[in-house]
Amino acid sequence: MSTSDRLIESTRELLWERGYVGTSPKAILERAGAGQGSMYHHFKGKPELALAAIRRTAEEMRATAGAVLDGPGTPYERIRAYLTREREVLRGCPIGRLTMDPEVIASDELREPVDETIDWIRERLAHLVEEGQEQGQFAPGLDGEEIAATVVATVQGGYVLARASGSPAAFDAGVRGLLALLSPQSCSQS
Amino acid sequence: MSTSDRLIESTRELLWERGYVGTSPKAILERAGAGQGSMYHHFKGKPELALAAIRRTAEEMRATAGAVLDGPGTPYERIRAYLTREREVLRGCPIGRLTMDPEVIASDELREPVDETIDWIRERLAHLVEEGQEQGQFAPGLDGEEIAATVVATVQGGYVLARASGSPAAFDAGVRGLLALLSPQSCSQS
DNA sequence: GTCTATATTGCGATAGAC
DNA sequence: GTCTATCGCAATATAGAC
Repeated sequence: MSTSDRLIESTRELLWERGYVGTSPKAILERAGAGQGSMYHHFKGKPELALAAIRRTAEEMRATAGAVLDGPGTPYERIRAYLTREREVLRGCPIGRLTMDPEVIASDELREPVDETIDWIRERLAHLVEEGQEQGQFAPGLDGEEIAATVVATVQGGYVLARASGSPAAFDAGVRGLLALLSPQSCSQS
Repeated sequence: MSTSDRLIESTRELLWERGYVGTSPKAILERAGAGQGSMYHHFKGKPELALAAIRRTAEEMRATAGAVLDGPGTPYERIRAYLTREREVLRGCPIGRLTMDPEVIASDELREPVDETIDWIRERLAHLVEEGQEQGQFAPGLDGEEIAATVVATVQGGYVLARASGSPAAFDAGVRGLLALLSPQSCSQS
């Protein structure tokens, strides 16, 4: 792995653990085993390095989520697969947590990959809900975009509950509650 | 307002805007219009001041949420009132955002009021769901604790969606989706 | 109680040697 | 390309005058 790659990987880890304001160049360099000069040779500074790191994480997340959303099964099953896929719940969402960072939100450039990723997943889910409606799996009165927002929000909020309580249990409870509400068996189809 | 109060209020604002790692004593002092000496006279340091600020915010949030949850209406209406109460969505949740702060999560003392507050609201909601079930308003197969976790998670995640997109619309969409799924009219009661 | 002065450490970046 | 040295400034805290 090149020095540039090691810098990006270290930054990704630290952004996940500590966010943008909580991550210092020094910490990045120590973790990457590089000196100051390396970093400022490859990147103009902390914002540019963070942007590269965020973009890579966003790409990876799209691939991970996409694999489940495009996987086998009915629309409901694929939404369930998205909700229940393995996660390191107590570490939080490496993309979603960035929305709580004031400097990420203040920078359109840093916020963009975050927004794009979440929006991309939401659109996929909305499409799945509409597909499910065509198959009579979900109530026809539901709004696909709204249900998709609910699904993504439950995941993102699940991280909050889990980290508040120090246990992944609350995340799982929220997901089970949502799946119960979404369950094709629970509603009369008209 | 006393100097000590002004320090706490300034800290509350900054914790909301920037989180714990993003908030410096200097910024607090400037906002409070006080000098270093004042702060270190009233508090041992940043952690103790932050604890006082978080506790006050937690108390306020319990009062705000409690007023809606104990308000008038059926269980469904009160849950809807909680979900749709006025919020400064783009500012995020002053309590929930602290769960993304590494130093808050690392400190049991700082995390405690956060955990307590979220848990308190969740318990209230769970109770409301069970009440609604007794009245035949919600399907009897649902788990009150799980639905309550879903409700709180949707709110917390709604903030994430809104801040990612830079607009409160996504928060509202997620809430509307959840309300549609919860709606007594949408499900057959057995 | 509140102030200013000061100390120490780390942040974020630049310079220039190798 | 990578290193160390250095810079100017902010973070967090202490000391001691008033």
